[in-house]
Amino acid sequence: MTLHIYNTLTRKKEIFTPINPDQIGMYVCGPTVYDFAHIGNARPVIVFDVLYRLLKTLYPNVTYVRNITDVDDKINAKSKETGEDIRTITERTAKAFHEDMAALNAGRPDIEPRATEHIAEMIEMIERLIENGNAYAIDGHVLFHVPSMPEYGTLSGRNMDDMIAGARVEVASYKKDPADFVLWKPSADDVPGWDSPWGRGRPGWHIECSAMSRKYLGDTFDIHGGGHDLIFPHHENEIAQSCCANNTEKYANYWMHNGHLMVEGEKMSKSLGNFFTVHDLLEEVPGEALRFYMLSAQYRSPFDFTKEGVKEAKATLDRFYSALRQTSDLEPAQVSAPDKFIDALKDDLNTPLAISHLHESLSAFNKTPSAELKGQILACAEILGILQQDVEGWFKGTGSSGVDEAEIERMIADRIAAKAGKDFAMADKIRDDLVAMGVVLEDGPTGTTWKLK
RNA sequence: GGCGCGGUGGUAGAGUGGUUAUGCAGCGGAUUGCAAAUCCGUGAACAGCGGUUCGAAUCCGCUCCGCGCCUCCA
Repeated sequence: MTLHIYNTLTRKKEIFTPINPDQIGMYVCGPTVYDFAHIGNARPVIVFDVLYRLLKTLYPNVTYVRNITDVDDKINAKSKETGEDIRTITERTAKAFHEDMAALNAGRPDIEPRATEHIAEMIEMIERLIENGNAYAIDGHVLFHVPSMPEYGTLSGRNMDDMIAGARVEVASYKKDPADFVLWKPSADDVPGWDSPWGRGRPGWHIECSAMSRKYLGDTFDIHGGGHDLIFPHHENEIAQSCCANNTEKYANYWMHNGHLMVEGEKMSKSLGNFFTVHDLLEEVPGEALRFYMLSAQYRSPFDFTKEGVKEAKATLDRFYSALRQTSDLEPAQVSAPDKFIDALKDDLNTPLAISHLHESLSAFNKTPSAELKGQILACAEILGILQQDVEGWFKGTGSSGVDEAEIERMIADRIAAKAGKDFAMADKIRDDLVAMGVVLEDGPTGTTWKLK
């Protein structure tokens, strides 16, 4: 099976045909660094990390670019609110983002450009848009003139008349057309700004992705990804900017958008108190469980994030780790993932189907362990980015759990002695005491093992 | 108002025009001193109404319900 991708541009699943099979290019919209990443931010990171891993098994070179937006009015607002220096906020937040995503086993992209380091490229692109007659400067602003691009609206499937009819926004007086959007805007003295042909100012929201993707991937590249909410206006405007500035027909060939995330059936929002950051969730549950949970639904579906679901995902991973633990002496064969597992992923990243195949492999492995099967399971797990922890560490915690391992081992030894003496009341009491400490025992043919509940 | 997406068993969640998804939970059994883990067996679904078809949960239409986006941050 060849790789198929659902393309938002055509609203169809299509065969993926690279521009150049020897060099795949992929761009994903990254975080605006003003606060901790929430679980909704984590979904595209995880989804496109799996895509990246899959692409690397199919093609020799894949370049994954994900930006960091470190100039934005949300950041400015945060700085004003806390009094903290902007640079301090963005650096700290970017660092936290990296730590949190690493905990989710999401690798770093090949290139992670920052907006503030590409102002010159943005200005240059804006100048070309003016030259080409697609943009105009007025009152220190530069605006993209939407009617100058007849194809505008292709990605989001809307036409200008419909949008204007339903528009619920006030139109700024300096706009030639209500749909025109900002490429550059003036900065007051108390917000970040850069010198430009139009005075001191800062870039609009969309231009950084156009400028940075061009720099690292070229005028036209293979895949552009991001959250579903970015289709309009962000990605629509990126297309307009890039195609008009570069004089190209196509910007990205395949547009992929992950579905939205709900929390306990409701839209995630701070006012509802159901706003989870990855940082906080990692206090309660391993990042791998969050990752595996997210992959239990196909990436385009809406995802209802629940605490119960997280627990279940953790329990499922326990089952996989348990199988590895019981066969710790068995050296896995160096094999690749089975075709039907890979085929599921090649079908627009059907992770739930792929995981179901993984469950089948696990059942077979539990019945009759073999190096071959173990190797297959680990190969699949590597592509999904799971089962990457040390097995004993997974069950016993990372040392911060506050349990005394030596004490546990001593109690287990006592219980074995009690059992040998047929003192089952004592044996059960010890086991109950351990449960009270959060420790669960498993008596196996080779001895007793323990894990944290 | 415009554009778009979705409604599958107790639950999460795939898929296909006619044949077991899978996981969790449930029930029965094996194993165990009792458990845990594991294994075996098992019930259960395709929002509603029409249409196409030999046959539709799968295609088409309508209805109902839920959700997202609608421009520089509501």
